[in-house]
Amino acid sequence: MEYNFRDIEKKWQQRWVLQQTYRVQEDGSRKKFYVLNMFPYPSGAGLHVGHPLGYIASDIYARYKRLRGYNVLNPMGYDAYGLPAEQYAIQTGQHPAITTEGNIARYREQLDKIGFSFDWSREVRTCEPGYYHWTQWAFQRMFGSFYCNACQKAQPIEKLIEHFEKQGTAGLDVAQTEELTFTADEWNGWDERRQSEVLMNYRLAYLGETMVNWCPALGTVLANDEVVNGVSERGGYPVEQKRMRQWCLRVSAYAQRLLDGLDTLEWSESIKETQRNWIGRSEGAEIRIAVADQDVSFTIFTTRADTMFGVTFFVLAPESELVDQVTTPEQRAAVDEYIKYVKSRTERERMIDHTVTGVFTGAYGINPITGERCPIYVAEYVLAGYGTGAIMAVPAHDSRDYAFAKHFNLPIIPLIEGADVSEQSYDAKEGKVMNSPMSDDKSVVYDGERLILNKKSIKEAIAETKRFVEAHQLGRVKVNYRLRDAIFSRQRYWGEPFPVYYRDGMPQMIPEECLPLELPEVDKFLPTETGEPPLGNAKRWAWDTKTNTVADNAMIDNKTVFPLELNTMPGFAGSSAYYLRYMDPHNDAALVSEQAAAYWQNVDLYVGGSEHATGHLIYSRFWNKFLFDLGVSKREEPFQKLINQGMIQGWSSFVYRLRGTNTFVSFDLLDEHYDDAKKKNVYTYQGTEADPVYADISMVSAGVLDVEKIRQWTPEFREAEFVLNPNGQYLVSQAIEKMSKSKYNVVNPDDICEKYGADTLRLYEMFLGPIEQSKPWDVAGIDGCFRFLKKFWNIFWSKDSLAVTDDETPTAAEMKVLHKLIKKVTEDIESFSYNTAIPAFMIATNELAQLKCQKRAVLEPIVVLIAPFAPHIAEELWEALGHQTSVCDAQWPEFDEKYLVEDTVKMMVAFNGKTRFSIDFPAGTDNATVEAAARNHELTPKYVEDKQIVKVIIVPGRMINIVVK
RNA sequence: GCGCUUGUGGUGGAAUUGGUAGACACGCCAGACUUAGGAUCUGGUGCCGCGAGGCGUGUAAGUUCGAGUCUUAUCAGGCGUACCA
Repeated sequence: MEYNFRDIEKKWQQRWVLQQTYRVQEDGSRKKFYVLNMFPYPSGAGLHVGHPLGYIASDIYARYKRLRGYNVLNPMGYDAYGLPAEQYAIQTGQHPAITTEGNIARYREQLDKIGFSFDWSREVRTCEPGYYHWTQWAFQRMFGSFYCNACQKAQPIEKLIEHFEKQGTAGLDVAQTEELTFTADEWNGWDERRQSEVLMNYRLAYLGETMVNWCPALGTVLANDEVVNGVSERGGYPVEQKRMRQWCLRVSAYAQRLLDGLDTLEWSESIKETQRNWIGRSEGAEIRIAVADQDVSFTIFTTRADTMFGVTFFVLAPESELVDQVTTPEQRAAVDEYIKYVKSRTERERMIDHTVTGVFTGAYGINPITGERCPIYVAEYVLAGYGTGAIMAVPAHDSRDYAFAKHFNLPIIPLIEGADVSEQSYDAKEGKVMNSPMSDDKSVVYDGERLILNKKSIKEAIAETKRFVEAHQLGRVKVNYRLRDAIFSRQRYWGEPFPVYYRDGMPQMIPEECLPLELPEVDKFLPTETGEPPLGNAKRWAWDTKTNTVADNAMIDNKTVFPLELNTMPGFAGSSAYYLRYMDPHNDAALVSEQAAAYWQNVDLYVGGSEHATGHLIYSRFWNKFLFDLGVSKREEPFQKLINQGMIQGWSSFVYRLRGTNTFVSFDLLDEHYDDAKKKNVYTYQGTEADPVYADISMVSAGVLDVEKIRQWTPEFREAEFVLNPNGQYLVSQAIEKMSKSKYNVVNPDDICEKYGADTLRLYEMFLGPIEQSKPWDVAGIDGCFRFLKKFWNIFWSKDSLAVTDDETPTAAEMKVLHKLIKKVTEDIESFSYNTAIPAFMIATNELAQLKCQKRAVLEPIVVLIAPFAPHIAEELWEALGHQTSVCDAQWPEFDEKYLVEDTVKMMVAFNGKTRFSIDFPAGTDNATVEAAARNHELTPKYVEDKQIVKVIIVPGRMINIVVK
């Protein structure tokens, strides 16, 4: 019988749906295993062959765990809110919900063809009210919480209010935007508005006046991880800094827990390291600096407290409020001009161009250790968002300060013995401190003590300075994190609406029982004429506090009917807790029931791209920790093990058009030279420059363009002239790039399924190489996988009937093939080395074909072994073998060592490490026997007979090394 | 700059605690069959050499009887990050 993959795959895909094969329920009698893929954003381009890579890998593991007796949760859903659908809506007027719906349908159709074991009854979509109900709910709970540093946990805001009522800010140790100080009497005297403003300083979800990444082209703000190289991640538009009132999440409160948690996770070292860098913990000191002749002081942050004696100036960030306060009248004009210049620069310009700029404020700061007056500058190299936005500059030991000092001709005082700072600064944290005066008048005495650092190592000097500073109240030891609070507002339509209305300009939460607050209809998806976000176009977007329902905007009276929030939540909101929702997706009383959460706990295996390292994977860890503090999530960390599948890249093809013409020239006829100015290769043909143009890969085969096909493709090619090479061919140039619709290098999995079947596609994607590695898609090897499946199929059949015999006892050789395979496949699945498991199947199949083995006791377990990889063919064979139930409910075969034991052991004999020949020993021969044989020259060829044997090294089953003199 | 990571045939990639480097697949070569096809099957295929043999895991050194694997230095690529004080 022939391997008819089309019929087989169709049949089983239908049957799985009909019999709900992959539906799972909590089952206390079985151990759970939770496998999760990062859910996709359903884009208009559909799936390409790169998407399923991770899905296949996790599906294999899920199926394997199921065969091992686990109750496996393997859900799938859609991250349905996002910019592309909204951009499309702006262009075409089509509602993003409709676009999204269509894209999801296409994704689903493509996914179904590949034969995944997803439990679709648990599907979630972030854009559905039943889902975002819980996104809104979590936001409200964050609004109603603050972070207690002492107990390292989120607490209800009511506790904080109670604290304020009793003792104001005394004894407070909480996460906060800025450190406020007030008494209980002051608090109790404030009106409700003032109190709620103050509480914003502490809430985990708060309205904050912050510098944001504003992207004018997209008309919205972006989070730090959504800005790449100073331009927006989506679309590549310029981004500028702007001060705006935005919803923020106090992610920074969890910085230490986010850092500590990494140590408990089975993630790749590189992702953990990326997150550690992103969190950016640094221990240092904050030191108060008084401004000379003014009643003002400011605080600087430094990790190099030991360099206090090398301070020659101070620098403030241009955005700092202090600039205005300290600037002297004489310098006012110059400072104002500088601030104006800084504001004119985009984020991108500031990142690329590191030329030294800055201006003197006219003021002087007093170094509390030396008592010296040092000038205070403003410069853009100091960032407002980190530390205190002010630094002490030590040009001798910081390269940025050094460049600044050279430019403005400021003094440079070396502090480390042997450091040469004539050409560049000495930044290393190694060496002994000098230039700290022992007793002269260059240092200030506090309570009879001077700071003395001479001869101390840098490490000791830092510790000593910290002690000194704290003991004499000049500042304090401080841990800083680079991690900033997440900006949570987006000026977009297609996102979760905030369940918030405004009374007297202060936000109020709509009652929890009224959630979800559904996204309103608008007639335009663009911002309003007054510059409000798209929700400003909604006619029915007000909150009636009497009826607790949405009301028409016309009814707003600011007494009982109030305007609702016009911003929506960012993309990461919906994806932050979706793994919890899968546990209990239809619950409308809670995000997840106590019982479901207690059973499923957290994700055991999470598979997705490493590009989410500083976005989703931080946000959802934060979100989960918050829910853990509430008791909703049962684990501190959401994703125990993480596998990052590599990207499958595409081969892009280029044809070359002579500039200003419609003539395309074969690549091999072009002259190539490197253009230093443009930093890339330039191609010319008879002196005319030729520009690369993408050509769809379907028109190219082995580097040769199908000219007739490309003429059919788009109008611009129809009339084009093609200059062919002497062989009459048009050659293209090729490059490996990320697979993308715009690069015309997308390979669609449907085409592969159509030609070879899903099982071949699954096998091939795993065979391509290690999962975590990026690699270009190349169909060249796919025939090998297809041939293998055909051979595998054929060992079960002779002519048109099943040839498997039931009663024959397998031979030792046959059992050996089987158990070798069980061992290899089991180990490889456990270690995610699928690319080496597949060759094991190929070898076993060839061996069985050679042995002409058609015995049930051998073949049946092999069907189970291959089921995770190629489920359709496994089901078909399983049924042919007479089973009524799905192969999914079979048992994973157990490996038994005894079948691998050999009668004889082949050992290599080497002299001085050089291999000479192999020799067979009876199995179980001990080392002493072998050694004795070697010493008696029983296994020694003539040419070493006269030499003295120094040593005999025996590696059982492998090697006898005879060391001779 | 810093952090992480990877270097093995024509190609993708194997190689257990250090123990016959190159499994398996693609490609290529030869052959078989053939209704001449992009089907199927068999054999060969790291490099140099007619051969015996020699050389081979980015480069250089080290440890070892023995190194792709361990140590040190160095070079090259990939990813991340970027004025974080």
